[in-house]
This record gives sequence, C-alpha cells and structure tokens, in this order.
Amino acid sequence: MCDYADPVPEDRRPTLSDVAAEAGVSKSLVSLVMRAEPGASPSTRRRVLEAADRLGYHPDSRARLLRSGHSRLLGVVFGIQHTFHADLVTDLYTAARETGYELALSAVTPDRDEKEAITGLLQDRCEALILIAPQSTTAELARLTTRLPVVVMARGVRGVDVVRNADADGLHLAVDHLTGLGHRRIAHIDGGRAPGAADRRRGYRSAMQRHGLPLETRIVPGGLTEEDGAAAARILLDEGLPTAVAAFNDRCAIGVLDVLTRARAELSVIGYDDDRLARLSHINLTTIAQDTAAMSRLAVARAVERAEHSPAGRRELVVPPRLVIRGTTGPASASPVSAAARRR
Amino acid sequence: MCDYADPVPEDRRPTLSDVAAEAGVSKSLVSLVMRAEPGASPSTRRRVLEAADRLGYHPDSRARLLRSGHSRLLGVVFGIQHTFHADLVTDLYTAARETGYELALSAVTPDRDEKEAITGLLQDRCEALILIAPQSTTAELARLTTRLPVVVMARGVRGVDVVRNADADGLHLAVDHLTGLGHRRIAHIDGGRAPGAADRRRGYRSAMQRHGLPLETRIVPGGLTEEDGAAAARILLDEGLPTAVAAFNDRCAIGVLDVLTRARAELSVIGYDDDRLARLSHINLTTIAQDTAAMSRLAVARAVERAEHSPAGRRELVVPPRLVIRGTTGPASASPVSAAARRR
DNA sequence: ATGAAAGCGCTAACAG
DNA sequence: CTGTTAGCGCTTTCAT
Repeated sequence: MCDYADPVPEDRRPTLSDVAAEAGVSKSLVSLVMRAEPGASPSTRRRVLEAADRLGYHPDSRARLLRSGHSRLLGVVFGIQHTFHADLVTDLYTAARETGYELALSAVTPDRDEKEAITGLLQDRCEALILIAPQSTTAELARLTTRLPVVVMARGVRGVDVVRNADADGLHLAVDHLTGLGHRRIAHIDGGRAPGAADRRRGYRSAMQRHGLPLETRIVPGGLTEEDGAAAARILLDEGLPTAVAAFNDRCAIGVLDVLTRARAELSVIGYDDDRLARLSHINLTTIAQDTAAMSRLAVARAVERAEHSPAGRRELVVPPRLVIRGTTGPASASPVSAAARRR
Repeated sequence: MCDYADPVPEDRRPTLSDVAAEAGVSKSLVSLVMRAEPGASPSTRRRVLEAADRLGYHPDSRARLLRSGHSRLLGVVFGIQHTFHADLVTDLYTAARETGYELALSAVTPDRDEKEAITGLLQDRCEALILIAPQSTTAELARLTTRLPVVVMARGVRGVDVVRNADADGLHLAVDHLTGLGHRRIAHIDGGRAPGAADRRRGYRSAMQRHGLPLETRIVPGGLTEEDGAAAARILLDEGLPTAVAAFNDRCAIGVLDVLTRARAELSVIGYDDDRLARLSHINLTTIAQDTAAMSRLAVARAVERAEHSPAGRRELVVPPRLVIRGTTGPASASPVSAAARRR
C-alpha cells in the first residue's frame, strides 16, 4: 500500500531496448548514440536522445562492461580521514576525466581496513588500482600486482609502479629556507612509520649536515595528525625550544603551531604537503608543496597505460616538491615579534 | 614485449566456468559455494574453494548483479572536502556492513559537481542513494526520487526521506549551556545558506528569546569553513566582542578560536557536529554532537527498506543532538583566565 | 545508416 | 546434492 502516489513510473528502470522501442530504431543504434560513436544519422541521433531523456534512461555500466570486457574503471583506495588524500582524490577525478576513465572510490576508515577496501574494488572489476599511501606490506602489494596493475602514490615501494614526490629534497628545501632566514637550531618532528617519513627524516639529516649544523640535529617523534604535532610541541616546550621546526606534514605542523601559539612561543614552523588546511588564511602555513595535480595526472596515465598496454614493468615517477612561503616562518633574529603577529 | 616476467598469470581473469572446470563440477555448484549458500556437499565445497584459490578467482560482481537484478549497492554522495562528511561516510560503511549492502562512493569536488556525482552512481545501478547535505534543488531531488529511492542526510527537504539531527534543538542546548555559565552576550556565527543553517539560526533566536536576551541577539554571517569562522571573528573583533559565540559548525568554530586566541580575546566558543577535528586534544572544542552512528544506521536502514519494500512514502527521521562539554567554554565571570589556559 | 544475432559471467528456475 | 537451461542489458560482429 502506497503512502502517496507511486513515485516510480515503471517497475524497473528503462533499458536500452525500451529506448529503442520508444525511438523506433534498433538497439544497436541506441548503443552507438549513447556512446557518442559515429555511425548514426543526425536525425536518428536526435530521436534516440529524446527518447532516452523522456524515459529517464541511464546506461547500465555493468552490463556495458560485461559485454565490452573492460570497465574503464580505476579503483582508488584512500584514507577518508586524511585531508591530503582528499586533495589527491580531487585531482585524480580531474585527471581521470581527461582519459575517459571513471574512478571507483574505496575508503579506508577506522572500521574498514585496506584489505577490505581493495577487495571491494577487485570485485568491481577495476582495470587498475591507485593506492594512496597504502600500508600493506611490500609482499602484499607484489601479490596484488600479479592480479592487476597497481600504482602506489605517496609512498616508495619496490616492485610496483610508484608516483611520489621527492621527500628528501623537500626537507632540503625546508632546511635551506630556514637557514636562509638565519635559523640554526632547527628541529624535525617526524612522521614515525608513516609513508614518506623515513625519506623526509633522511633529507632533514643530510640537509642539516650540509649546512654544518650536525649538533643541532634534533628529531622529535611525531606522526601525521594534529594530535601528534601537538604532543611533539609539548615535548619541545618541556625540553627546550629550537628557533624553527620542520614538521612531517601540514596537519602535524598545525598541531605544533596551535600549542606553541598558546604558549606564546616564537618559532618558525614549516609543514609539508600544502594541503587545503595549510592554505587557510588564518593558518597561512609556510610549507613544502606536493604537486598533487601533476602526481594525479601521472598516476592516472600510468594506471591507464598499464591497463591498456603493458601490464608488466615497474617504474618510479618522482615529482619535485616546491617551497611555498607563507606566514609561519620568519627571520631567526627578528625582534620579539610573536609567531601570531607574523601570521597576521 | 615485456620488461620483466609477465605478471599476469593468464591473459584474462578466471571465471566461474574456469573454476568449475578446474574442480570438475558444474557452474551452479561453484556459484552456490562462492555465495556461501547451502546446497553443496562439504567435500564439493572444499574442492571448489581450493580450485578457486588456485586460480585466484574473484567473482565478478557486475555479472552477478546483472543476472540477479539487484546490486546490493547503496550510492553515497559526499563532499570530499568536508571532515564531517568523512565522519558520516565512516559510519555509513559500518552501518552498511550489517545489512549486507555495499557502498558506492561518489565525491563532490571543486571540479565535480553533485549532478555528475549522482549520474555516476546511477550508471552503477545503485538501488538507493544517500545524499549527504546535497545542494540540489528540491525539484531536482524530487525528480531523482522518481528514479530510485533517495535518502537525504543533514538537510531538511520536503518530499524525500530525510535523516537529520534536530538543528534548532542543538542551538537551544548551546545557548542553555552558555547562559548556564552566566553568559548573556552570546553571538551566533551562522552558516549562511548551508544545509541546516536556517534551522540553527532559528534555534538560536528562539533560545535567546526564551532566556529573555532579545537585545543581545547578534547574528554574524559565517559559513561552514574555518575561513568563514576566521572572517566572522575579525568582524567581532572590530565591532565589539560578546562573551560567548555559538558557531554554525566545528570548522567554523575552529576558525573563530584561531583568530580570537591570537588576539588574546577571552571568549567561550561552542561548535556544532562534534567532528573529528573538535575532538583533537589541542582543540578540545565544546560542541553540539550529532549522533553520526545513529544517523548512519537510520539512513542505511531507510535506504534498504525503500529499495526492497516500499519505494514510496517519505518520512523525516530526526535524531536529537547532544551537548559535549570540553575546554572552550567557561564561566562568563571567570577571573582573567584566557581561553588558551582554559583549553589546556 | 541500420538491424539481427551472439555472447560477456553470472544466477535462477527447473530437472534429475 | 548436482547439472542444464535461459537470459540479465549491453556491445560487437556481421549482414543488409
């Protein structure tokens, strides 16, 4: 018994046959028209399009792929809690649009692990997978690669196609920027076991050495969340402050800033990623930007290439990072201008 | 020509027929076993499972649904930039798991509008759509509802199934909390045209009136991002501060806090949503929590019910909000304790 | 430019 | 318990 008028005009959704009947042509023609392929006369094309619209027809992507053999679907696994992943996904959509491929999103959540996220995508018959900063072991990734092409983003892994930024170089940029401002006591709040953290740590160390600042080397255990940055900042507060901090990423840097600002500490802070949060005017965080648009284009292109041509072969594509100077870094010798004021 | 050894064992992915041949049984049996349906002997079941594993077989969900007629797929449209949406999606996954339905995610990005996000889902033959705070017009949503069941979350719309929290009540809770602390000059930074904003504005107004504080009523134009909150805070700073602020949502509240803390202003600030950011220890934001777990369960249940039983009928499910007292609100008459100190 | 027929991988309905 | 048959909605030959 219906509460109101039946909202669904027909019991089942209209199919290609329905459209063909409505337009008075064959299924083949409708198929051509719907895919915007050549081979139908303009008048037929118009009739078909009108019929489809009248019926509210939407092609069934699954039947389509079942028949055509390929899904033109790229699976993307990402951490829904990570703002930087969101930025990458945003650019992946844009990049995919240009190739004619669709994205199938599968999120990792506190309650849904990477394995589950990947399994879902596998069943959707994606032609390739793009994994953003995956935490699977190298062995698991290798095994997955025997099933279908896999492109890993934002993490260095052997035996798989990888698109990442030059993390070590990024920390060189950060340290160079800070030393250029006169800083010598520069701490690094690292990312622990997070993807890219080891490289950034390494970059920090070698940059410090290059500047002849070996003794100042100070690595504080951090992580990739604001929480981790805040904790690290409290440690610095307790154990003695440097004049500048290079944080593992922007979220971490924001946590640091939040704690330090409240403690009225004057420090230069630089983040990493240039994620959306860093750009907010009231945060205005100096950071090392990853070129997410370029990385996304490369990842999609590589995934498509592997899917269509050579599923074999693994390469690492490394994109250079870029320094973005905003308000959270300043001269080491500055007169007592607070971090807050500088950020204004 | 392959760079390395061919990583794909066979040219095409194994099918159910391959498994049947490998195990020496019929396709039907394999089908039963793969779906864990009763009707196959234990020994057969084992043989099939082994064969499937040997071949690395994964069922093709699209062929499966094409045949069985239903996809057991719930489409979810969300804004990938919104942390609160991410929280909802997280809980939707959990809720869906219990019903045996899968989620198909489709993100709205700066470059991909809601229409596009919905079209993608339609092609995937989702059985129902869950739209998180959609911006489509009522008419568009109504039209969509004639195609398939639609459940709208976090926005009140007529003519569609809706799951939302009681926004007006939420602001009553907020104002009650603040007046309980002795505040009388309480501003509201609103959400402009964002979903729910009108209700929260209304709730604020009536709560203020109820407390006999009509003259203090002060609504500042805001929005749903940190940026909006920061801008509103600057306005307050210029035009005279209240003693407390009820912000449209947590992100907005965080922007407010950020600006006010730097300006050394002592204000109580309360947010809305209780999103992940609010819970961070260094933010520690007092807020009005939406019960995302309950809302997600209700939304999924409603979507499934509509998909399976009665596609007709529209109801609004309203979940009560809850006050979560953390560190950003305190007595109006407190001795000069800064907001920063209270939040410690 | 158009149509008829076959079949993608799977499940449902039926038969044994 | 097991196998056979038909066909989901679409694309793809191959005719016309």
